[in-house]
Amino acid sequence: MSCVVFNFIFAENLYCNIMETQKNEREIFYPHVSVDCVLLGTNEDKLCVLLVERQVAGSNEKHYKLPGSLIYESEDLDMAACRVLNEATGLKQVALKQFRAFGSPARTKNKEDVQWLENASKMKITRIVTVAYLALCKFGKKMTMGEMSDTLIWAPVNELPHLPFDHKEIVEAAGEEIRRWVDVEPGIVFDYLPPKFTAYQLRRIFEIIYNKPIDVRNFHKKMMGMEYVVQTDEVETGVNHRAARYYRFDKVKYNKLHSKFNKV
Amino acid sequence: MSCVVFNFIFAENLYCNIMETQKNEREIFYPHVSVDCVLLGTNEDKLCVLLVERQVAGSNEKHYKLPGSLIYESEDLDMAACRVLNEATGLKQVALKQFRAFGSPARTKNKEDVQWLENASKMKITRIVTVAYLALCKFGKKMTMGEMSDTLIWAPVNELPHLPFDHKEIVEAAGEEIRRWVDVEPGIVFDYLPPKFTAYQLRRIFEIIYNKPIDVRNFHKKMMGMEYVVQTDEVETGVNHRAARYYRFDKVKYNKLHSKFNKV
DNA sequence: ATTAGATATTGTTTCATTTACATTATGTCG
DNA sequence: CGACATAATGTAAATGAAACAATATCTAAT
Repeated sequence: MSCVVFNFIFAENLYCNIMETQKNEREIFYPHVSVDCVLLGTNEDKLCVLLVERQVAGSNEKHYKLPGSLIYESEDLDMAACRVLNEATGLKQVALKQFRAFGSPARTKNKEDVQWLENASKMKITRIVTVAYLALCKFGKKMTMGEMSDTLIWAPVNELPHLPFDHKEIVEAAGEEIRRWVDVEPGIVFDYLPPKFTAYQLRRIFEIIYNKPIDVRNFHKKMMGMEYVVQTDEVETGVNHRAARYYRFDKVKYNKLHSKFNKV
Repeated sequence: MSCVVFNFIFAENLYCNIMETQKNEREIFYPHVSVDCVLLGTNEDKLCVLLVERQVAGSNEKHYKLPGSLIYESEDLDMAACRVLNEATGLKQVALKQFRAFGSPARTKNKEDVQWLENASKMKITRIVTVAYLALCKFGKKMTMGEMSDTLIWAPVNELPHLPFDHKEIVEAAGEEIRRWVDVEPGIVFDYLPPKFTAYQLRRIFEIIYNKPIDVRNFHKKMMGMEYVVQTDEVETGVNHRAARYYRFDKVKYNKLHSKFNKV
């Protein structure tokens, strides 16, 4: 089911660059370290990412970026990512996973981006190494605006507005990462669904994440094989056709099955 | 075949800590950023990691650590990892892959470790965020000692000596990561083998990486299915039993097949 | 020359998983 | 009650994974 590409490099490719590095460039410096969160959600037919509005001096267009922040002295990377997400959205219970560090010096090559960040942070910025996190939540979940009170939008990952730094690359990497994540931890998809959901809804989530159609009957069989997806007695109401049955996610069962599976 | 656990967290678990953070601790600071390389190799029956000796003042025991370095201003993370590996071992052609950032403030909680690093780097160290890389090479490959001229040892990953910081945790994470990597990029295992190898050798590599026995006949079938593993006319010599056939890895064929596979 | 010893090589069956594919069921609405 | 909209469901074929043992080829010892 998964068909992914890992990123790897051969030292040889970079060897020339290393040799060309001047000794005097080999000085220790103090980069900033930040975390950025790619919060993914699914609307009816697209994978979307949550972006926060940023104010750009002298521009009345809207500008957006990933929620992110420099890390604080007392927090580790995971905590920083949780904080960022909480400050931006008010959300607390969000599945969150570190997936890659981005640290190219070229990240700060765009002067506008750097200027904006220096204004926002009141600091001289030369270079930032950022650790990217992937997070999932139900699309359109009511956000109780965190302390940042930024304006939020959901943007389809395939139709991103202009983003600063390498945020676009980060979102793309996240789009690949989520498939790997779902492969090993399928339970996370239920973060995208309400407590009661139909087979159709669950199938759509998989279709959107894997970006390909899934056969209805085969999917139904597979779903029936998931012991942690349990039937309820309720059905859809207010639809002008046969009502679909509601199912729910049994987290306890899932954790039992899954911890067993993982430990074998 | 793969049976792995991804690391993820729920923000809720950390929320209390966030709330307890004092405002005055929320100050920006300047952590150092380093890369550490976990270079894995296989001897006859164990997965081993390359460690470099480090001098600890006032101790005549031998101390080891992962090859690593603070990053330089002009290099990105990948380049830094290549440089570290090259300086430590002289190797150039090594498959290398970033796999996780480690950034807990607790990394520098051990005073001895910090003191050693401050002596070695001539800098005041408060906190280091490190980006860990996984690399593969043939065990015992002749290392033309890089500029560091450190003394190197191969240590079985299950029998590590004491290591500074969280290097032990990093090695353990690398041990899991390599299986994921091999799952999607099986070609990397040939970095562990000489140009001509027997079916037995190839099978042993997989057994060691996955840490479980593999059926001889099933493996042979699977190997025959790998078009990029091609028979040669040569056989083992100097053995007192039926000589095994030598095979070789056809990298060109592999790349063709694999890029096709990945793009579908 | 024959045999014992060592490891290499190879095929079949079973089982589980994946894929492809179309009809019947149940509700609303006019 | 007929049109229509979507829900629910089973079967057969193909593919992939796992279990399992006998024969082949070489060396060395007699």
